[in-house]
Amino acid sequence: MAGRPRSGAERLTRTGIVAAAVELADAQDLAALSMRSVARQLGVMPMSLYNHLANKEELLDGMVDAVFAEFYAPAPGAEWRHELRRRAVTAREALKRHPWAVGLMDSRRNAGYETLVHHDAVIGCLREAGFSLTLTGHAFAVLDAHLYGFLVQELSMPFQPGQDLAELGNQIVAALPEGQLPYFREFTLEHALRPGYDFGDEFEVGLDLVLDGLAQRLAVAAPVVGVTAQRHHQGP
Amino acid sequence: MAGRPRSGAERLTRTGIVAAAVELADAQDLAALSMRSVARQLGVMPMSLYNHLANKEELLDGMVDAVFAEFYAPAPGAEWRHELRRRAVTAREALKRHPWAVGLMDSRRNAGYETLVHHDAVIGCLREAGFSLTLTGHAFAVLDAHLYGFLVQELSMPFQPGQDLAELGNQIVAALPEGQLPYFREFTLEHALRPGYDFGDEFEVGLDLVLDGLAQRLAVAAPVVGVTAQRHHQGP
DNA sequence: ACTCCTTTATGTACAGCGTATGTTATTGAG
DNA sequence: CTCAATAACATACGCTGTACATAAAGGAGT
Repeated sequence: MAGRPRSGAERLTRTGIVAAAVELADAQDLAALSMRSVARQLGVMPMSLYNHLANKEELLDGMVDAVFAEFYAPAPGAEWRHELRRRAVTAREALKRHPWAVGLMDSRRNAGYETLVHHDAVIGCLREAGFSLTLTGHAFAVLDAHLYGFLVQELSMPFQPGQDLAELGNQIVAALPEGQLPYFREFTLEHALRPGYDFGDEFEVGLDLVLDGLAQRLAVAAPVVGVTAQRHHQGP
Repeated sequence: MAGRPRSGAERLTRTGIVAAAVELADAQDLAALSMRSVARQLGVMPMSLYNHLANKEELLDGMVDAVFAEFYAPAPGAEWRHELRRRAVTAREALKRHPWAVGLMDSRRNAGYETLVHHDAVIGCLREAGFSLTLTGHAFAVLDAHLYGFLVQELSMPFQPGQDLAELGNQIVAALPEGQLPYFREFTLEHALRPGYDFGDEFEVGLDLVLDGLAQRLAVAAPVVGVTAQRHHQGP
């Protein structure tokens, strides 16, 4: 009395399974994602998934790859700074839509195809803008570090989506040990918890700092003709 | 026939449990860390742990806090650039000793005490060096983003500890689709897989880029007396 | 149209997980 | 010396990933 391949419904596919898993992890969280819950969502018995995926790790790999596909891919040949800025901003948005993805990345050892395609576009954009291989390596590392690392911080913030900021601030400060952590206390009370402050704004500030640094190093390595040479305190 | 409190052995403590969990996660990985495996390591029944921890989440919180305690805490008042550089380098070393920690951070919503103490030291170092609250916020965000984000990249690299680099390169390139990803291919073959290249070296390159950017913004905001004012293309 | 092979979905089963709940032995304070 | 509090143990439940066996649908070749 075992199974026929999906009576009325369309057949199971690998991409369909991954999409359902992404949806499920978005709606709840990564802890709620099990082979069984994905199967339930698809109206299928758990073991049916294993016809399309070797194991759960492969499902997680596919989910990360699907997120990379949502990043804006910079166009090689276009103005590098604008392209990479837009890429970083859209990538952050995608990673906020899928908050489980960053935590998955560092445990995934095999990059998927969409991931490689995206990396190719980033590298291509840098190379066509005149970045040497060495400087491309620097840029790639520092840009992605800022992207992923900012999200690690952002996601670990103790904010619930609709929480009152002032009330949260009182809770936090009340929990601090009396008379200790003076700098942390000042920074939190006088700055971070003030109405106008939004930690998310720090992303683009830091991004511009990184882009400035790369522009400076590019200028030193490959000065544009017609622009007066600048003196800088550090070579490539 | 139920339990007496540890006949000969010393009693269970919260810090002892956390230490055992850290040891276990280091030796194997986070997937191997279960309440049962920690209890086994301590020669205790699983449920005994719950006398000292509310649940597994609290154990994970404690583990992250224990890792923060290993970072070098910068000294407020000392030369900021040196202090924060040393702090970043030691933090990276600690996070490489405990590769599971970065992946845990973004899901931990409650910072532990050691974590707050460390943040206090970082903020204090910046403030005493003349950073405004605003600039301290920028510096804090961009420095930690680089730290955590670099490790996300570093840990997701497909290297086994003692693997032959050339052989790995052949595998990787062989797996690439023919005639596609030209930029990625060139970058990998002509640069990243070359004998002299070590991705880990990119950490300090990026760190210095970030520190340069912060130094520039500090100089603009609070110029040091006796040094000729510099012209820069961006304000604070 | 009939066969036969491949593919895909199902069903059952197992060891391991986090932890609710209840019980008992030890400890420290009065 | 007593007694409440604490810490360790024991059992049990519903969940997990997935090994393994079975059955039904689809396609190819005749």
